[in-house]
Amino acid sequence: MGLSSRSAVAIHALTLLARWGGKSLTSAEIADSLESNPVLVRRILGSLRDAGLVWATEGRGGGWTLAREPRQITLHDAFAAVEPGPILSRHPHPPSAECEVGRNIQALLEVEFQDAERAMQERLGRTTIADLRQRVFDIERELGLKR
Amino acid sequence: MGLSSRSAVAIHALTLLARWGGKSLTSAEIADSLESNPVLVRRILGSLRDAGLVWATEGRGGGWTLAREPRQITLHDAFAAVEPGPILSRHPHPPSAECEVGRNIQALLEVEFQDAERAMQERLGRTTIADLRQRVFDIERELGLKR
DNA sequence: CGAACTGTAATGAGGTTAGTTACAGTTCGA
DNA sequence: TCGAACTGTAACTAACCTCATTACAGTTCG
Repeated sequence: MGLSSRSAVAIHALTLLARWGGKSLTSAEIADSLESNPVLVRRILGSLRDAGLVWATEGRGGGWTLAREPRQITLHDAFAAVEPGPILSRHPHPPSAECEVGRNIQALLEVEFQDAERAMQERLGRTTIADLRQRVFDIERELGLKR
Repeated sequence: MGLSSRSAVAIHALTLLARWGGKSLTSAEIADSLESNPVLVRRILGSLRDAGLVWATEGRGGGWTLAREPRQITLHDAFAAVEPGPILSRHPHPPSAECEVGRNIQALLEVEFQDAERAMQERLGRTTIADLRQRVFDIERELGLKR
């Protein structure tokens, strides 16, 4: 089935915050764009806050803002903040040490899986929130011209 | 938490089959190496059979053998056979079309996520079952010399 | 004080995973 | 031709995760 959709939600929220510049948005406003729930948003944005990607201010008039420039936040930053642990699962329990393959395969697979995960993360690290914001701008501008 | 451990099990089983050359192994023998259950093995090897990676022969004396040369089977082949669907989950439901970001983010993310998944799959495609078998041989030989 | 926020616990429905039991179907050898 | 040794599957379980929701305590500001 794959991983959770938290990365998609996180990237969406970060792009939304970037879209509105320094303006702070409430979890309810972000939830509106996601057609989701403010509590869900606060949980995911909470992870982003713990990772140093956003700020939250409490109380009346509070909300969320980016803690860094959009071009200093990559998709991998968002991914790593909300998706803990490895992507590819290892053996559910250690294989048999009696078997030539069993006693060696875990260490060999670990290297392969880490390399594969790293390749994905590197690719995610090449796109920034500023890139996504720019593309949203471009698409919207083009639509505006056609109208 | 990540994906299922089926890829690890599948790669383990394929390496085991490669280790024993053309000899056919029963699901019980493979399960012994995995310290797991024959039914689980048959389910996962069944996917590998559907993907054309292994053969199964039924009845007494039956079992499993590789359907291709070990160097013609990559870790990605095993992965793709047992792990259906995308790795990175998309939005749980479509975002708001009222929002500039909401109505564009899905298409933008789709490209990024597909690229990222492809990067991982490409890396998995660079290692073959023959590579793993060779490394098992090498490790075992080195241990043998030290003794 | 009270409205408008964040932070977080608790809960529930639905789905997936890993594992198991059970059993039907197939093959081969004695 | 019977029975042992296999594969192929269905059905079931406990544990866990995800997404969503309700509820409420804490914070801030007018």
